[in-house]
Amino acid sequence: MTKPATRIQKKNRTAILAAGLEVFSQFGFRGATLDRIADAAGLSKPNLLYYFPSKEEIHQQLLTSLLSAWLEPLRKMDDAGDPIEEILGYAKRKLDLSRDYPRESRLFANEVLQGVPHLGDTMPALKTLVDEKAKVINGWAKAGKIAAIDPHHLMFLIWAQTQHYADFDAQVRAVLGRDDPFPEAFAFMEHMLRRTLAP
Amino acid sequence: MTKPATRIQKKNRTAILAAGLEVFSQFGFRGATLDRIADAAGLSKPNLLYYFPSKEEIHQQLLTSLLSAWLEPLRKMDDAGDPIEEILGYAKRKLDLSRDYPRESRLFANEVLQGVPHLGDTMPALKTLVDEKAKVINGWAKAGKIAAIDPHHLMFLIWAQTQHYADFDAQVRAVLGRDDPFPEAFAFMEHMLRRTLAP
DNA sequence: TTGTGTTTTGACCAACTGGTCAAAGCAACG
DNA sequence: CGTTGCTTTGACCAGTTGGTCAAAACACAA
Repeated sequence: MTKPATRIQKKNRTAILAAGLEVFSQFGFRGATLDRIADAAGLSKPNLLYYFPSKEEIHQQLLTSLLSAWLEPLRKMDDAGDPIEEILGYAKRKLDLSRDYPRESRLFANEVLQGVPHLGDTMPALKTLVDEKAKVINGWAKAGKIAAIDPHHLMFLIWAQTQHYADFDAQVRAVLGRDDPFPEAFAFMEHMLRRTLAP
Repeated sequence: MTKPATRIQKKNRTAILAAGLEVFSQFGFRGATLDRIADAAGLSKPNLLYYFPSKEEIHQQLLTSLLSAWLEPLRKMDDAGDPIEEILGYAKRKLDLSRDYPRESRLFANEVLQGVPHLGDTMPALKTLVDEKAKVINGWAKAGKIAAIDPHHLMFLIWAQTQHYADFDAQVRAVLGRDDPFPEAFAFMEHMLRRTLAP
């Protein structure tokens, strides 16, 4: 009833979202222009606005579809598994995301940097999930399976370190030369987390 | 000869820089407008342009004066001191900066997120300093005073974790509730670093 | 071929952008 | 008082912005 969705519609919608991701992640919401997005999508501006009613709508759709993918690795953390391996697995999956979807990471970083103006209402859901997982980690700590650490700050540590490689890519590359930093990043993160978490 | 610098000039210049810091750090370079900066500085737009020749000049001045302050803590790291305490001291000074100058941190984050378009020529100097300090850390590792770790990735870890509390402040606050995260952040970081660095 | 619904576009708009300029305001000293 | 030099501003400008609209182009089935 509300979804005919022809072949050409699908093609153009995904092209627009891809272009929007490229431009928004590089310039932020205010810095991105419809002209640039339309250009990157290979469409005229009026044609772009035929598929999406406004700039904000493109941005919003990108953010929401991002967010669920972004939280998946955390959801997958299993309270029945081995604590240290579970946390390490989560961190590795997060670093995978930074390596494979750096633009998504930067889109999110832009949004948070500017004070979450477009997904303020999604933050409570994030808090709920994080609090739930924090409880699991707290349980592991109290059972003596990992060190007694603040689970929220552990989460921040993992977020910060993994996203750094995507968000500050320009700086990382400038400091390292031309190398792909990820193989060493994985090894370093494992060393750091194993030691931090050891009971 | 080139610096009369009356009282009123100083006052207005600093007011403009303060306003620019506020606006640029929140919206990024493209997202910031002269009207908004002028408004925040309590001046008219032409008056603002009487003190600075362009938007870019304000931004550039903020960035360069930021950068030197930003690198000071790293410069202070003393290769003659106790290795673990030196690294920990550096990390703490960096976290101090995030707590006391969050807007500066976000200004820098915006710039790096967008690919360092305005301080690309400053990156080699950064690399030089970092490489020099990396050599010191490598020396400590080879002498068995700290664990054998990649010094560059250690640097990234410290940068990521400390700046996270300023740059992702909105997210941190949303997840934690209303708390000031810094006291616990210091304790957590110390735990993590001591364990990561232990020989 | 025609008819119908989808897709694309050129022309246009009001609001905003960074920036200019001449003229006015102002302080202060002689 | 008048003059000199610093400071402030209203009016203005060309280019860009997000967005509209009517008309044209197109796809495709009958």
